[in-house]
Formats: sequence, structure tokens, C-alpha cells
Amino acid sequence: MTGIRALARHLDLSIGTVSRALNAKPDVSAETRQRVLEAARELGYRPNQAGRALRNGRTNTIGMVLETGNASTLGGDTFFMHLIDAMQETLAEQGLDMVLLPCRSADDPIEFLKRQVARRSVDALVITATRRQDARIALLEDDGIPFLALGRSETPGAYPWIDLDFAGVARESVAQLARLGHRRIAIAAPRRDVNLAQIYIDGYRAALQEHGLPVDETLILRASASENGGLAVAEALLDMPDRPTALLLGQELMAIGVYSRLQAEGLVPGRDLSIIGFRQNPQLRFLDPSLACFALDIRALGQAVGEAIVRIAAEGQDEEVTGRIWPMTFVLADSLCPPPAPK
Amino acid sequence: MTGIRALARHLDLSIGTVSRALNAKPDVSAETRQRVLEAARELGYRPNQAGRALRNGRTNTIGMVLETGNASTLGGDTFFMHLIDAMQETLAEQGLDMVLLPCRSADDPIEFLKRQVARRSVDALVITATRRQDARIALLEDDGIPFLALGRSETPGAYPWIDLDFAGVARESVAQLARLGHRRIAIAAPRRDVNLAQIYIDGYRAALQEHGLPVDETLILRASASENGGLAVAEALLDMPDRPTALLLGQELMAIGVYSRLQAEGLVPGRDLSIIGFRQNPQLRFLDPSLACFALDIRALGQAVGEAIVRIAAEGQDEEVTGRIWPMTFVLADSLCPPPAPK
DNA sequence: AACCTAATTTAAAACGTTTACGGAGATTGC
DNA sequence: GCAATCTCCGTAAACGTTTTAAATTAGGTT
Repeated sequence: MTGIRALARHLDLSIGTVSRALNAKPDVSAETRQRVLEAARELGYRPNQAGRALRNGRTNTIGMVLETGNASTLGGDTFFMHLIDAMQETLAEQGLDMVLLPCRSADDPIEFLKRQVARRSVDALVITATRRQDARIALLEDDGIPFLALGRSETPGAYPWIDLDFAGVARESVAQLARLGHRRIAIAAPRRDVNLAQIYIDGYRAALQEHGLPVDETLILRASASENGGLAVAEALLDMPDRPTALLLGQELMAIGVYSRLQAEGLVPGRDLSIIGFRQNPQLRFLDPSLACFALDIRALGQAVGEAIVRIAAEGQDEEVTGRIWPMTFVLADSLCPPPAPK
Repeated sequence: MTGIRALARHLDLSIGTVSRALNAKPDVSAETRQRVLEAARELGYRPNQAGRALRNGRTNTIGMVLETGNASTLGGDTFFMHLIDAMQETLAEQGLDMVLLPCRSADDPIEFLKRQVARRSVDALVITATRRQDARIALLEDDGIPFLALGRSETPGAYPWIDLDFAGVARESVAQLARLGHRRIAIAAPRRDVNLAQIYIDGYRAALQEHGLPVDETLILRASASENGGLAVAEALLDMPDRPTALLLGQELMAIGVYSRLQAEGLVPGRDLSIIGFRQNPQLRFLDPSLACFALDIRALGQAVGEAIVRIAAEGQDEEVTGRIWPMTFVLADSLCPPPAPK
């Protein structure tokens, strides 16, 4: 276990000089620096992280909270995998490490975060899956931990966030359908407390009005963010007396349930009902007919998140806080058609 | 930022006494302990992790290396999510934290591990996706970092591992098919350097001999661990003059490709070709006819991994090293049938 | 030779803990 | 009443760094 002390002794130098040489600080001759670096490599010296963190008050590590047990984060989706991949690349370029902090969805996210905050083993945190009211934000602000929220929240206060453009998705979806002649457009979104659902539905309302279409509250459906949720949505649609001709989905996996329920009734997406999904998802590539949805450049997003959290970690709390909306682009597919002629 | 010093001053006690009180050490009166705990809660005292780690030489944290960019780990599969969830639960019960260390598959895993080892920010490591020859194992042994390999390796040396029973999967698969009367059973497995493929194929060979069936090397196929790999496998099968009547798949997602290629030819799994998949995977639940495969209790596995790594972290290198094979149970489904009568 | 400056190095303090050791009272045993 | 024991607490060292301030050396300039 060669510490800097052993290294200094071996070189017949003082600890301080060795430290400066290793950290590219001034006040050390070129020759000495050379010797030190060589000996460090030779003896396999690696600075002790704990000592360094204690002295510096920094860990050079960025943490990201990852909810396990929640299908929309780690499982059944390559979104987070690619995001993390790109983030890590960006952070590594800055000499920062990245760790993922798995938080069981069964546990209290506040308690979990308190524990992480207490450990102070990361310089800054990225939190995901923000709720409409998210107590974690107040906690982090109180404790002065620099953080970035991946997803907006209605929690008051100024803090940095990056969120996907769900309002834009709703607007563009309605525009596409209105152009095809649809007038009765249903929308399905997950639980109220996830903020994106609210933004999505608000965008939908605004877009309808923009196109001079009435807002029918019975066409706004809530369902669980899963295949089963999609089944329930399709079920509800089938039961409607004046069935809508188009459907917007506020979560990816719902489409699977909708398709299978419709097809069980002999109905065909893109002929009997126009459907626009949400985020593009490789799991949906088997849907037939193909599902219109919204794509985004996940790697670029990961890079942006990485760059943002680096700045936030460096500048601490007095960073000029700013929210940022990430664009998504419409992907046309076969699940769209003009509304069927009323019989 | 209330450290133990501020806490001690506030209580008019010495730092040492406060520390002992907080850590449930002896030599402190019940009354004082009570006061200390109360004040700690009130002032929101949280021990500084860096100071503690420096002093103790332990971080009370277990790390797990997670390969991003690799579909079989984070993406497209809930396996790791559930595993991590269960592991974390087990570790939390022991008062240990868990962090995931995302390793880009584009980067050199050895360099990545060296960096992590150097940081010494975890007490023990779980490594996944072990290769047949895995230099990481030698590195960890050399550096004296306690670790557990999730997956065997042929790398010499004694180290603890837990692996799924791929040999058993192959054996049981052959047994099931032989019982149905199949004599020409093909097998498809991923790249040679992943160890599980080797074990799987070895098990297949042994099982064939056990049932008195000939081993035809042309029936042993290699393909990428993906849907595309499955397409290629099906392609190869269709081109064979004396087509096999059954197929074993050494990776989950292959089944998707196999099914779609077969169905494009008008062939039906479970009628024209019997297929046994690998690990049960929620992504495969839409396959029709349903795919026979092997299930395992992921939560129990996660718990076992958690318990093992706790022991390993506690006892350091002199833990009695032992490998462990995790059982998988056959799940019967509609993709099996007796071989079609030769025409 | 004495002094100043610049370049390089050393010494020491500090970060926040834990723990071995010693000491002061209080209690017990004779 | 004195020694021995026990209980509780304070002191100080140690963990491995980084950094500030002081010290040393070398190289001029008077």
C-alpha cells in the first residue's frame, strides 16, 4: 500500500513536493517532477481517495439517483443505459467519475436521499423521475448539495433542470392529427403526481384550442404507465358511445396494450384508430402497423446533462439556475390515417 | 456544516466521548449517550464519510460494475434492475451502501477497473459479464480488492463466483427434446469469449452423448447476442439440407429474430421447429406461440449475491473462496412439439 | 562580503473521524 | 483508611492528502 509518504521517502523528497509534482502545481523543478512521476508509475502509487476528499472537500464524483423497481428507468428500456453511457463519457473527459445510486422504489426516496446527502460522497447529484411535488428538491436545496433535476417539478424555488419537451410533443401530435381531419382526439397519461403527465395534458389542451377544437374532458384518460395501462385505455375507448378517432399516449409501453386490445377486437391501428406514441422505444419496433412517435438524440441529451452537472458541481449553489427543454422530433409511421368516415 | 467538533462543543463534551456515544461504543454513560444522540438529531449531524473512511480504512460501500452500451446488462432487460433492487435491499440491512459503476463498453474495462481500484471508494466489487479469459480477475487479485464475479471465468486462481446453471439449462433442454423424439437438435450461442456460451455448448455436447445422440458440429451455431443474431441463426437453419427439428438458443433476444424469420417463411415454431429459449424475459411474452425457456428467482439471486459480497468484504481476501451455481427451472410452453414426420 | 531576489524545497497545519491510553472520581474490598 | 477496581471522560495520535508559510539554496548586484 504505497502512500505518498512511502513515495516521498523513496525519492528522498518531502511529501509536499511530491504532491505538487503529481498535481501539476507550480514551484517544482522540471527534473524533480519527472523523477516523481516516474517513481509513482513504477511503484504503482495511487492517491487515496478518502484522504484527498477529506482535504479537498471534494470527491470528484458525480452521482445519479436511479430508481430500481421502476420499469421506466432501468428496465425494459435502453433510454437510461444510453443516457448514462453518454453522461459518463462527458464526465470522464472532465476527469470526473460517475456513480449510480440505486434507490429502491419500495423505499422512501427522501430517506434514501438524506442518507446519500449525509455521506457526501458525491459533489453533485442528478435526480430523475421528478414528481409534481418533489420533496427531494427542497431537501437538496436546504442541504446545499448542487444538483440537477432530470425533469421539471412544480416545487417552488429556482434550481436547474433539463426536461423533455412534452408540451411540444402534445402540440405536434395534435397538429398532425388535426391536419388529417381528426376532431375527437383522446389522450392517455400516467398518474397525476408525475409532472410530465401534467405538462403533456396541458399542452394537449392548449393545442386543441389553438386548432379550434373543443376540449372534451371525458377524452382525457389516466392509466398506469405500462402495457396494462394501455389495455385499460383501449378498453375505455371501446366503451365510449362516440368513440374518438385518434389517441395520444403519454408513455411508451402503453402502446403495446392498446394494440393488443384493439387487435383482439379486430380493429386496426392506423385504419380504425390513429395512434401517436410517446418516446421512441426499441421495444415497440415490433408493433404492426408501425407506431408514430417522437425521437430524441439520447446521446446528445446525456452529454448536455453531463456538461450541466459539471458546471453545477464546479460553481456550487451560486450557479445561475436555468431550466432547459429538450426537443423531440416527430417520427411519422403507419399508425396514422384520416378519421374513418362516420357511418 | 456541523461536524463532530461543533457537536462536542455544543454539548460541552470531548470529541472522543461524542464519537463513542454515536457509535454505540462502551465507556459512556447512558445519560450522556442519550444527550448526544438527541443533540445530533437536533443539529442534523451527519458523520463525514471521507473522514470516517480515512480513519477506518473502510467505506461501508459495495460497488458493482455495470457495463453500459451492452444490451444484456442495463437495457432491454429487467434482469439487472431486479437483481440490483434485491442486492441493495440485502446490503441496506447490513448497513452498507451500494453504488453502481457504469463502465462504457467502448472503454477498456481494465483501465476502468484500475481507476476504480485506485480510488478505493468501495470495500468490495461485484463484476459482471465475465469473459472466458478475464484480465480483471487477475487485476483484482493482485490489488487485493475483495470481489465477487457474477459469472464464471476460466481465468486460473481461486476466487468467489456465482453463475447461472447454463450447463443445467443445456442438459434439461436436450432431455426435454429427446423425450419428444428429437434427434437433430441445433444450438446457437454468442461469441466464444463469453464464458457462458462455452459452458452452455459443453453441457449440450455432454447431454447429447448422455442420450446416445450424435454430436453434429454443423449444428453448433455462433451468432451475435441479439435479435439480428437470431435472424442469422434462422437463416442458417433454413439453408441446411437436413434441417434440424429443434433449436436451443443461448441468449434471450435471439428468439425474436428466429421467430420473425421463420414466420416470414410460413413456418411455425412449435409445429415445424421446436425452440427452447434461454432466460425468461418479459420482452418475449409477446412471442406467439409462447416460448419454452428457463426461469430463475432473480430476487433470491440478488439476495445471495448481496450476502456473499458482504461476507467477502468483511473477511477480505482470506475468505474461503467458493463458486456457486444458481439453478434455473424449465418453463414449458407452446414452442415445443414432437419432430414433424419426415416426408 | 553582504545583501537582495527568485527558484525550489521542507515543515507543519488542516480536513473529520476513531480509538488507544491515561486519569479523575466514585465505589468496593480488605 | 488505604489500595484496588470500576465508570466515565478527556487527550492525543493517526489515517493520507493538499496547501500555506517558512526555510533553504543559488545566482546575481552592490
